[in-house]
Amino acid sequence: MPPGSLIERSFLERAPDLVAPDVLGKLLARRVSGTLLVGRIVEVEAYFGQDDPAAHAAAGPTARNAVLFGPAGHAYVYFIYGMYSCLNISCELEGQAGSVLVRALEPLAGLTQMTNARGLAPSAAPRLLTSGPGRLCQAFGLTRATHNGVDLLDEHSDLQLRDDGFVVPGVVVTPRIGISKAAERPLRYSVDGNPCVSGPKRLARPIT
DNA sequence: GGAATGATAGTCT
DNA sequence: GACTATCATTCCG
Repeated sequence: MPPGSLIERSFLERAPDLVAPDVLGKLLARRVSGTLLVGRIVEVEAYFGQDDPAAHAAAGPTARNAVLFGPAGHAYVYFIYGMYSCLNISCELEGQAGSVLVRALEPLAGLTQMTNARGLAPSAAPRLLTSGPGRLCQAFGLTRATHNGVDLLDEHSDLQLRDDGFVVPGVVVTPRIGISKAAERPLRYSVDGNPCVSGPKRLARPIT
């Protein structure tokens, strides 16, 4: 049984820039073959629908981004750069696009399983397991084929968003990472001082 | 320590 | 045919 309780759907039926800071400190939990994987969300980015040229939903609904236009609380998983997957949590009411990209987790349970999934040595530092959107998907075994469209707020889902009452010490807001359009908008939210947040060096990387 | 670069494939124009 | 909401490695200072 995963820790905490499932999050209310109404919590996510809001604008992504309001959901993003509130989802910091919440838990992502996955049951896989008897093993429980749990990580605390420590870094996210908000993406809107229209009016956000950096969002996948900016050009309207397509086969790939359909989940973003669906009801809140579902997983939008997409394949990127030929090697990695990224996980979003859909926000807003059905028909309205919007999501929160989960960029980093603090691993809490199932570290051995995550280490194996990442192909790392047993001695690897825990922060290497889930500090980055591609990394955390690899650690949790998330792919578009297996998890796109999964309801994160269903007790029967194998991937869930939960709340154990933890309150983050502080939130830092910075520009989003890895995008070329609207890169200046401060929509990246992270837990102040958490070592699992992807490093400040990447934040300073020039956008060309 | 920091910056540049290659790997690699799905999706849309 | 171009473009990614990335990561690990390689180079340079």
